[in-house]
Amino acid sequence: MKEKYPFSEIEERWRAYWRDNGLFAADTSKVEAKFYCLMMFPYPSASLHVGHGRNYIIGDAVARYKKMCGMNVLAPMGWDAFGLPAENAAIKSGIPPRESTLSNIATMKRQLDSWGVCYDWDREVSSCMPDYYRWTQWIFLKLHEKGLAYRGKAAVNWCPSCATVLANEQVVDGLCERCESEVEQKWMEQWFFKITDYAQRLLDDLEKLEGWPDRVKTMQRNWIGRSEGTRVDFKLVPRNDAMPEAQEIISCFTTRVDTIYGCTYMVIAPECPELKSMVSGLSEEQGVLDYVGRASKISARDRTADGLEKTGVFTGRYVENPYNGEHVSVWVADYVLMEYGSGAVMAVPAHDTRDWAFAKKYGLKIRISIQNPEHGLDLQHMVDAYCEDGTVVDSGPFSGMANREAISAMTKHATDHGFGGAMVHFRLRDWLISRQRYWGAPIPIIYCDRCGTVPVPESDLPILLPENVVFGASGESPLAGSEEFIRANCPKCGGPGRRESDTMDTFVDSSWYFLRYLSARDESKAFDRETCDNWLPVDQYIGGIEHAILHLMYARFLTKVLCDFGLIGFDEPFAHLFTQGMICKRSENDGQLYKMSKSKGNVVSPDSLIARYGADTVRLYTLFIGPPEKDAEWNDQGIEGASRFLRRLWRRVYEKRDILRSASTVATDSSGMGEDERQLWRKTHESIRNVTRDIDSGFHFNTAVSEIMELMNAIDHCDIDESSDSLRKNVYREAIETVILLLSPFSPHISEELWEELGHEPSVLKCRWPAANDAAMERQEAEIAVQVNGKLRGRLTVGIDLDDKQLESSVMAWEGIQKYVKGKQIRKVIIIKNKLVNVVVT
RNA sequence: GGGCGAGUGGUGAAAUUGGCAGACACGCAAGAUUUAGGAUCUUGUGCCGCAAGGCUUGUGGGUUCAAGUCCCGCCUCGCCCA
Repeated sequence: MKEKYPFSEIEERWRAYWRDNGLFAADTSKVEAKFYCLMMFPYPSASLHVGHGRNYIIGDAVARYKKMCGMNVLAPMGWDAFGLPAENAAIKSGIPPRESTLSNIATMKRQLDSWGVCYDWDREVSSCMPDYYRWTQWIFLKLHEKGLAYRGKAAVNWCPSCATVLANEQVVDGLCERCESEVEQKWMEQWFFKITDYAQRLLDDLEKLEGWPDRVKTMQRNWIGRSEGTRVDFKLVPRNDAMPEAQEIISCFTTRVDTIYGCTYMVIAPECPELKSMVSGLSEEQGVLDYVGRASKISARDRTADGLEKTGVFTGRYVENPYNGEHVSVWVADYVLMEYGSGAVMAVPAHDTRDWAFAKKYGLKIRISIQNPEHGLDLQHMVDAYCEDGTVVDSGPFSGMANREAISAMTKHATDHGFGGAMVHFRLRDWLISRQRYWGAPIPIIYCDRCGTVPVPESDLPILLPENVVFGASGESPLAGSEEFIRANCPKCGGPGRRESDTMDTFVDSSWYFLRYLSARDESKAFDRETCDNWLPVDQYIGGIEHAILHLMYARFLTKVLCDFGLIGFDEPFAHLFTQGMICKRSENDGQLYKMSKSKGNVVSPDSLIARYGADTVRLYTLFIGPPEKDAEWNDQGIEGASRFLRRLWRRVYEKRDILRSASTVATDSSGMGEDERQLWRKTHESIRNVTRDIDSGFHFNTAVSEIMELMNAIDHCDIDESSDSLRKNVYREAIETVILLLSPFSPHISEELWEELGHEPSVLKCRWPAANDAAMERQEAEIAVQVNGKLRGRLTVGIDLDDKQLESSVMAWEGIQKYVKGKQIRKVIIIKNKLVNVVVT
């Protein structure tokens, strides 16, 4: 054994040992005590930083802990390997995405290995490999077959810089999630998955997910955005020129139908497809078209921003309010978005803030239809819309009702008269999966002039990405420009056809990878139903909070779809979810705290830290840095503490190796122990209890690590040498071994090494997680806090479990309290057994 | 604007959920040892005060024998939704 902690030597050795002995190979044919421990698979960007590491280190600690608890653990890893950055790099540098991706994967795999993070690599999957995306395409075909994949025209988010369409989820504050360019609105034909069919179930089943953080469930609930309201059909008043037209009705969704008698105009979104025909030939036509052109250039963010002044123009058309027969003007305005509802809203300026602002600006009529029951509203004195509850007024037969009652009465009225009715509206839109990009799974569709849109037969999968393509800066997808790829025969008629050149959103790839791990090498099917049914849902899913909505909702959706198809027997993929916080670091430039990212230039690479301190130290510090669900600030100095701790542990074992080896392991009872030994023995078992509780009750690794440090401090307070009696040596040895075992999920290499040094067979992974001994934790005494009027006035050591009377008399007899109670009247004595006595005096 | 979460020493943070605030670390200071220290060990370290003592969990109220923890108001930050 070396005197100085030779971390790089031992770390290499134990990594080889785990690999060679297949300690992380899972046997999925056995179901008993199964534990599927899944970490979100990463996008293979150039290299990992310590922020990424947190995810894998937490997952690895969980996997190792569960193994020691006797579970049959499956911990696989793979690569979310399709995506824009690789393609952007290809445009810049000419390196094909496949090449750069594979080389990045090799780098990251080496980094994971150097962290000592272990996976069952025989199950590795890469979403960019044909043996994987073949099945992504197969899943597309399944959805297509059942009508859940469809092609439709839609106002879409277009990122001019990425030259592609984005899903709503990829637009953050009106900016492209990836490149932060302003997103424009465009009208295009795209492929969609019909996730809206599952909106209600995605919402309802959140209830089932007891192992998920409430925060994430709330976010999903908001995103799905269910609201109950009323559909009202407004008849379009026929135009004066009596031109025939297709459009006769404009439907609105409203949650406040009770205000409809206050409706003084209607607003439709600039993207509304019927708008053009509605205004054609009218004197207002040019003005409307000009306005639409201008509005489309304003980003969605600005259009919905609170501060920005709303604009709009009159269309020249009117609709009839079916409740009172009134004709109100139709406006087109930018504050209504096509994506929300039907793209048309009834405007009630008196009772809606945005309508109020718009009506004030354009001098439109405002009419009160809900009265504030406390102090009457009148238009002269109103400074803003009144959005609260109240009494319905000036509303025909509904006048006088409480507005909440009026909602149901008025909705019933619409149903009875056939111009609307109760309606549930979801904010969630269908999932736009088309990407005009090369580096993704090609959508397996062929367009034939004769047969139309024809799915590629399953037997023709995979549709391979061509390798000899040109990556230009033009923005056009290399696939669209590849004759070799585009040209295809129609699978139905054999005639000439064109392949779909769009690829799928990478969120499709990541929506089912957890199924593939169970049979990663199976060439005959996407996944094996029986194994999946046995092993899923995932027992513990670990990943970043940034995926709270997108990835997790898509994966839930696809799981439900596959379940409905009868392909799997469960409809939620992840039983327990843990979302760890991000690692941040202060920027050198402005001193602000940012999430670690290359673009902010504040990344810390694990490589140099591991070279300098060893992986065990980096792991220990990463876990110690703070509560894992919270964001944490990386501090290069902080790692010293972890480093010192491991060196100290090493040194203790080194110094005492001969004594330790000759000691026997377990102390069984406290008879014959001196005070020092008794305390260390107790601390040993309290540490076992506390560390176990910390891990089980929500992965509190930070406090688990500090508990182990406390145990180490206690060990140093009960030092031994050759002359110590054997009981003391035994207690000491048990304490040291406990440190090693408790530490092993966190800092596994040093634990393995020291465990072996103490004469045990490797590996610690095969040891049972230690159990706390109640006898060791028994106490004979309790230290009581003594308070007078709630102020701490001293501490008193008394026998354990004294009853209230005994405790009170011990405290009152204690001289330390005399000066506070002398001459005062004792009103009350509060006694908390074994903890505290509070004497209340006046 | 609405919803959720957070705010504790110079720093990262603990606090068995109403019962001794600041565990465990970092940093700093003094000392020991060393040719040397980015090694190791010891001691100290919330603030004010020479001291006795007093004060202290963003802020102001409240409930309670007792509040970081519960209730009400305000300020700041983060996330989600408008």
